This record gives sequence, structure tokens and C-alpha cells, in this order.
Amino acid sequence: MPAQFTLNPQILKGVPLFSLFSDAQLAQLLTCVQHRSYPRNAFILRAGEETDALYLVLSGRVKVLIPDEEGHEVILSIIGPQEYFGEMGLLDDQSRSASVETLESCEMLRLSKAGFTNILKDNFELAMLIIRNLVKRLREADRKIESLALIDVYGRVARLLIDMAKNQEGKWVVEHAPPKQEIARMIGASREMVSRVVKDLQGKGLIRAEKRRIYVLDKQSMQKRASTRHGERRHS
Amino acid sequence: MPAQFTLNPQILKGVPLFSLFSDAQLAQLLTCVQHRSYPRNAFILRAGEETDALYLVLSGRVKVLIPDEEGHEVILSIIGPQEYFGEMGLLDDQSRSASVETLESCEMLRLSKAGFTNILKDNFELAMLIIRNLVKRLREADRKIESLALIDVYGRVARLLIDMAKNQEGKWVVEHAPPKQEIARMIGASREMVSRVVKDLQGKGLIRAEKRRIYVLDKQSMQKRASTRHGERRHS
DNA sequence: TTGATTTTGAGACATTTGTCACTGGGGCAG
DNA sequence: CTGCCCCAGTGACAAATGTCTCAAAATCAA
Repeated sequence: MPAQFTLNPQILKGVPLFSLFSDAQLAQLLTCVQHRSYPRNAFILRAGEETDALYLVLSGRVKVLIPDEEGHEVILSIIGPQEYFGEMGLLDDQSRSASVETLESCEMLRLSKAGFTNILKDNFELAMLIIRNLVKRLREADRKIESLALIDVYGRVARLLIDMAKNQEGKWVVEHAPPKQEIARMIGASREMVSRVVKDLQGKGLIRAEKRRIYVLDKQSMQKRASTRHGERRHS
Repeated sequence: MPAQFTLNPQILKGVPLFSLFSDAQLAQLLTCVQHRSYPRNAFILRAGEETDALYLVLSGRVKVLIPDEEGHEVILSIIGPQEYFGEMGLLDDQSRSASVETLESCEMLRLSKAGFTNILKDNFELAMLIIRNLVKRLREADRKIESLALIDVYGRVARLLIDMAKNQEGKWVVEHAPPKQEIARMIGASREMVSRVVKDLQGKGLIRAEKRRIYVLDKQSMQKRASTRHGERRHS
């Protein structure tokens, strides 16, 4: 992202959400979109607020989270470049159900509610793209519910690491692994528990944790860990 | 539901999903829909299977659930008359992410994948209905994640009861309250814990539980209970 | 009604997990 | 360099919750 940023159709073209737009549509889009920059750890919106726009991430990552009154929070998802958030309220006229905070400095596009509504109007292709994205998120949410309700912290950590690991030259590795505090908030656990679990998994040789990198050495065993409630022992 | 069931446009008209259909569309719909009956506790579909149809509930209720290998399960949602399920896989060509089992004997309409795809094609209104339904479910799912990650079993029970209670002559009451086992599976807890919590809430005068009916007597206190992690005590 | 099944309650107990209170390392601004 | 955060590890402890085992009620179909 250049220091002096200029909004242009090329940038929009690269975004999956708008990739099938005609030039005319892109032109229309440009008129109701504005560019915004946010520093690290900045709130873009907060749960309970009125919904007035959709946001598209150009660079950086943000977290969607729900806080409680005592400083705890659960991270619903992490959203990176080319992805968008905040559309739910535009589709059902409800207020924000979660807050969104930047994880690093971010460049974003903000599409106003009016603009979005206009563009979506009669645009069947766009509606289908949105549908598919909603379905994807719903599957992820259901899986998270399953994790929280049926799997213990060991399993949840294992599952998260498997999900985040990418295959790199034959090895499964999580690059830019988040700090333990953040992992904890992603799986609904405490930082200390995550520490213990990581230590344990490493002791068993299932993973290897470096500074900001975690290798998944034994994916098989990890998967087994990730599908059982209480470790292994259980009678009948 | 009459014993001898006949499929006709009137029945379809009454379903929100199809309420805006023209007569021609209803006629088309009738050609790719079939009627099915299921007894109590019957599986309509199972997680992992290929997705080949959408189901519409005419009468009875079903539960959408995810099981584990040890007999535990979490109930994602309960679906009643006029509602539908099983459309996610039709929209993204994935297999079933959860199982669906009847809670009582049910009458359903089954809309084949091909039929659904055809009807959805270029039907913007239908797409928007589906979008709004997906958004609604996603909000519910996010709320469930919040419950599981941030609230203790006391709070989850309180929250569920508040959500299920309907205002009846000035009193908040849950009619046809599910058995404790089922409540437990809805909130990711054990039957015994739910028993203890209900007893405790009753002891504190916040609710009154009868055979299949639960009165929410003090909604205020219940809501407070439903938003805190560990009861009340907590230092700084 | 009877008998079978489901639902519920209760107590004892084991486990899991969160919380607290330290300690120490590493990066970064002044 | 120094001080200040942020991140991480650890042990002691307490709280929350699941599990097991009985047994009693309630429900429902024959």
C-alpha cells in the first residue's frame, strides 16, 4: 500500500466481492466508497452501534470480537486483505452484533449503507456471492460451537493449530502465530491453559513451537486429540 | 395436518420462503417437491452425507445437531413449522455439516437440489429471503459462541430461558419446556448441571419450574445472571 | 391397571480449567 | 543504557463442571 493512496477501479477489480462488476458498476461503486486508514489496536466499530456501512480490508488484519464487562473477550473471526465485514446489519437493518478492532495498521474501504443497497439492488450475481460468503461463515461458526461445546482445551488448541497451519515444503507450519493470549481468545480459554497445552503437545512431540512459528509435526495424532473430549482416558 | 395429505399450492403459499411466488412459480415448485413423513426420533440426514435437497417443515419440530463419538451432542438449533433447513449445501456444494433428527413426528416437504437451483436462478427476491435468513442464523450462532466462551452454565441456562419465554398475560413463561437433557445439549452442559442450576434459580425465586412449563419470575435478575461469567463474586 | 421407558434428583467424587502471584526475557523508546 | 511494556512460564490454589451411581417420579403405551 503506497503512502499516498489513490482510489481506482483497479483496486476494486482485485477484490473477489467486486470481481464480476462491469466498468459501469465499478464507476458507480467508486462514488459511494471512501478510503480510511487505521492504526494498530483501533476500534473500527463497536457492538450495539447503528449499522451504517460495510468495510473492505485492503491491507492489514482485523479481529471480530465480543467483549464482556470484565475484560474477557472471544474472537469470532479474523479478517484479512480482500475480505469484508459489517454487511450483516445492512442486510437485516439490525445494529452491530460484535466489535471490530485492528490487529495491525490497516487500509480499508468503507461502503456506505445507501451505496451498498443501491448496488445490491437487482444484482443477482452479487447476492449469490454474498450468500456463499454467509454460508461459509455459518459453517465456521457451527464448527466453533461444536468445539466449545464438545471438545476440551487440548482439543481446541490442536484443532486451531491444524486449521491455521499451511503446508510449506512438506511441513505443516503456522507462520506469524498469534501470541498465546490471542490464541486463548480465539478458542475460549485462558492464556495460562494455552501455555500448558502447547507445552504438553510439544512434550509429546506433536508440535514444535518457536518464536512466532509453530510446526505441526504429527497431524494424525493432533487430529485425534482434536476430536475427543477429555484427553484419551475414558471408561466404556 | 390431515391423515390423507395432498400437496397443493395453498400449503406452499403459507410458507414464508415461498410467499411471494407467483402462481406460475408455485406450479413449477410443485413439480420438484415431494411430501414425506417421519416418526419421532428419526434422522432425516446425517453430517458428512452428500447434500441433495432442502427440507421444509410442515408440522412437528426437528433438531439440528452435531454428535461426537462418545454419545455427546450439541444442538445447534431447533426448527419448527414453516421453517426450512439443509439449504447450505445447495448453495456451496458442500456435504452436510450437521445431522438433523425429528423431535416428534413430522411432515416435511423435500425440494430437490436441481429443483431448488432452478427456482433460485435469477429469482432475486428469493435470494434476498435466503440472505436474511442466513444473517439471522449467523447472529444466533455468534451469540451462542459468546455464551459458550464467556458465560458459565448458570448464565447460559438463564439466557436460554429468557430467550424461550413468551409473554403470556403479563407473565413470562416457557411452554412445552424441553427435558433437562435437551436443555443441556442446547447450551453445552451436562444434564446434572442443568438440574442444579434450575434448582438454584428456583430457590432464589427467579423462576418457577412445573412439569413442562417454566415461569421466568424475575427477568431483571435473570438477565444479570446471563451476562456474567462466574456468578457474582470477583475481586477487582 | 401394569410394565417399560423416560425424566429427574441427589450425593460423592474426579477433572478440568480459571485465577493469582510471581518471575524472567526481549523489544523499543527516550 | 535504562526503564517500560508485552509476552511467556510456572506453581499453588480454588472454583466450576462433568461423571458415576442409585433411586424415585412421571409418562406412555398396551
